[in-house]
Order: sequence, then C-alpha cells, then structure tokens
Amino acid sequence: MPKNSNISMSVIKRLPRYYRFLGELNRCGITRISSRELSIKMGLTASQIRQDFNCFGGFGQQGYGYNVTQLHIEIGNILGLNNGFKTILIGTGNLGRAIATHMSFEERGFNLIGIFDKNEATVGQLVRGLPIRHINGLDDFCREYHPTVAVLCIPSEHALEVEKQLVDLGIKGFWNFTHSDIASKYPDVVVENVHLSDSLMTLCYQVSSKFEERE
Amino acid sequence: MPKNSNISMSVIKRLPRYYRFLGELNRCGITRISSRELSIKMGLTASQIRQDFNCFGGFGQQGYGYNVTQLHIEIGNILGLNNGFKTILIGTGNLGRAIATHMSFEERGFNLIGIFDKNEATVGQLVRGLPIRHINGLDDFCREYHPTVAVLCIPSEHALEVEKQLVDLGIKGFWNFTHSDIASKYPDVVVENVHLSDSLMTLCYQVSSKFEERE
DNA sequence: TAGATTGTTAATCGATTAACAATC
DNA sequence: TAGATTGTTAATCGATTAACAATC
Repeated sequence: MPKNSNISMSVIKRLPRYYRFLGELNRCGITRISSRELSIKMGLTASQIRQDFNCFGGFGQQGYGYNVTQLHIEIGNILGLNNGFKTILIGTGNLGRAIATHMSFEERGFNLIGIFDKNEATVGQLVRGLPIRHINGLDDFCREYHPTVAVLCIPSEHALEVEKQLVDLGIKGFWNFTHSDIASKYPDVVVENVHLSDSLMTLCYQVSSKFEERE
Repeated sequence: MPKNSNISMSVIKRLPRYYRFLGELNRCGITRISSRELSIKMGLTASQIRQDFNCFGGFGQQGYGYNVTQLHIEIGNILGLNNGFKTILIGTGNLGRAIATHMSFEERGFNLIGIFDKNEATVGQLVRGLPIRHINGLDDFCREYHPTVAVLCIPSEHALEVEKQLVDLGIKGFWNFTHSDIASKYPDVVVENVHLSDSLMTLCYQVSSKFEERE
C-alpha cells in the first residue's frame, strides 16, 4: 500500500535501477541483502536506499535486511509493471522499428497492440508480429481498442498534429522521442521524454571538457 | 573562455535544451530575447536561466537581454559541437542501425567513422554509407584511426568484454545503450547512459499512479 | 536621463547524508 | 541476550528562486 503519491521524481527515477539490480541478485540466487551491501554494489549511500524504500513502506526487517525476491516484486508492483497498458506506436522509420522490435514492452508494463505510419508503402508489413496500419485508421482503431499509451517515433515536425489527435482520442501517457513539448500543452497527460540528441550533446560536453583538462 | 569546469550536472543537462530553443528562435528570425521571455517559452524561471548562462560568462547586456544568434553559437561552443570527435558504433541490431542511420552525429559534435558487428552475415553491408566491419578488425582499425568515442548498441551480456577492449584501445567516451555500468569500472572514461527500459518503466510508474488518483 | 534587464549575492527549498533509537 | 540493521529524525549539502545593485 503506497504511503502517498507525493514521491519526488528523484526517487522515481531510481526505482527502475533498483528493480534491475534486485532482479540480477535474484537470478544469482542471493536471497537477502542489507542496505549497506546494496549501496556498495550500486554506488549509492545506504541511507539513500533506506529512505527511498521507505517512501513506499517498510520492506525490510531490523537486524536482517531485505528479502531480495520480495523486494524485487514489491518494486515491480510500485512501478506498475503488471498493468499491461494498451499501447500504440506511431512512426516506423528506423527508430520506430528498432523500438517496436527491441523493447520488452510486456516486461515493462505495456502491451503493444498497434503500429501506425503515414507511408502507404509500409502498410501491411509485419513488425513484431503486428501489421503496420495507415495513420488514417488511427481514429477507428482507438475508438475500438482504447489504447492508453502512445509511443511517438515520428519527425518532430509532425508531432504537434498527431499528439493533439491522440490526446483527443483519450491517450493518457506518451513515450515521446520527438522534441515536441507535449507535457506543457496537455497538463493532464503523462509524458516521458527520450531526447537522444540531447543525450549525445551532453556526452559531447563531457568529452570536450575532459580534453580541456590538460590545460 | 569558460570560468571553470566545476559546472554541476544539473546545468549541463539543460544546455542542449537551451541550444535547441535558441536555434529555433534563430530560425524564426528573432534576434534578441530577455531571460524573462525565454523563461516563459521554456517553462523555467528567469533566475535559473541567468544563473545557468553566468556559469560560463556574461553573454547578456543589461537593459537589452541576450543576442539570440550569439548565445546560440556560444552554447554550441560550450557543448563542443564543433569537435567532430572520431566515433565508432558497435552492434548493428535494430537499435544500432537506427542510431547509426537516424542520429545527426555531425551536428552534435561527432564524426562516425566505423561500424562493427560480430555477425559475419552483416559484414560489408552499408549503413549510413559505411561498411559494417567484423568486430575482429576492431583492434587494427582503432590503432590506425584512433577513435575517441564509442557507441555501444550490443546486448548487455557482451558489454563487459567489449568495453574493456575499447578502453584499452584508448576510447575516452561512451554513449552506452547497454546496462553495463562502465563508469564505475573505468573512472577515467566519460559515459553517457541511455537506459531506454528504465525510461519506459518510469513512464509505467507515472501512468499507474495517474490511474490510482481516482481512489 | 529613465526604463529595462542583466549579473550576482542572499534566502529558500528540496534532496542527500548522518545519526541513532527501535527492534528483529 | 548481543549483534545487526532497519526506519526515521536531524543535519548538511546543493540547487533553485528571490532580490537588488550595477549598468546598458
């Protein structure tokens, strides 16, 4: 039972990493871990780990530590990975295809049910076992299947129009690979941005300043 | 002339976004902007914008604001986008291909000079005008061309081995799409992680907690 | 000059870390 | 019980925001 939903973004962003590490420990047959041990493995402080977990309730036991299997499941539940949110993906360029083929949507709480593109030539092709549909069929599809999440892999130029259409069709969450600032336009919708080119520029800064160190 | 390199990560992460907005303003023919106006467009505070820019020097003019073109160029320089760091990409699965084909490496400070894969069958195929090379040729290639940055698009299972090889060959920066924690193993190397599945789980949390709101 | 807006210092806010009593 | 480790409160640190003198 979550204490409350006023969890800070800093904590939320760490949850997937905890989930990964605990899954790994679990796979290795480690059944028990203290915040201290975990802190060393993850490069965090033990304090932070205990604070983070306690946002959601007391999963540990004094004098013992945490049960790895149980904690792994708990964090999965907190993340909501069993929800299987109905999801559509728009845009089947290289990136869209890669995401559609490559991501374990099911293990991450989503269920990919439709793939769309505006290019007639690609319509009908199978990607991850799903036929690419023409974008003109988006309205009918959404009215029939009521997806809740959309993955946007279209060029930023077309984002404005498509995002409006999707919000009107009841989409509640976006995994957004475009540069369009959806969140500020539709405050009731949840948006997770992936700005690959920003990430690349951040790397550029870091490499550049590393090289300047000789001075 | 950068004041000093003790710039916090929070500031660095905002630079690419400033760069994008200023480029956009520039393209629209806007030549001048105040921190106040920019703050409204970007959803930040004017204070933060002025603080951020002043980490690198006084780019503005009292009573006037900032020159858009000049500021855009300055931030590009700070990011080091003209460096054209020699870059190789490892792994030509869907994601690797998408990244290779899709990213504007040149505009972001990099110069992609080699693509590698361990699958014999793909060797020789052209991706972005570059032939896929077999991973066995990695050593020779690096000794001849001295790339400084590597993009890792391989399965996490193989990351350990490849990253060691690359560090030994003199790679100084990684754009890392695997889950391997390169940074903690090689503290002298710069790493920018892109954890797509973490991002997706974060979205899952946000959508889940949004739906719980009705309670 | 008067008005505007920066650069910069001081105040506030939030996140991380340290400390320790509670308890298994 | 004694030892270990949590849950939680208090202290510290860093980042954001507010305020304002400097100056174009």
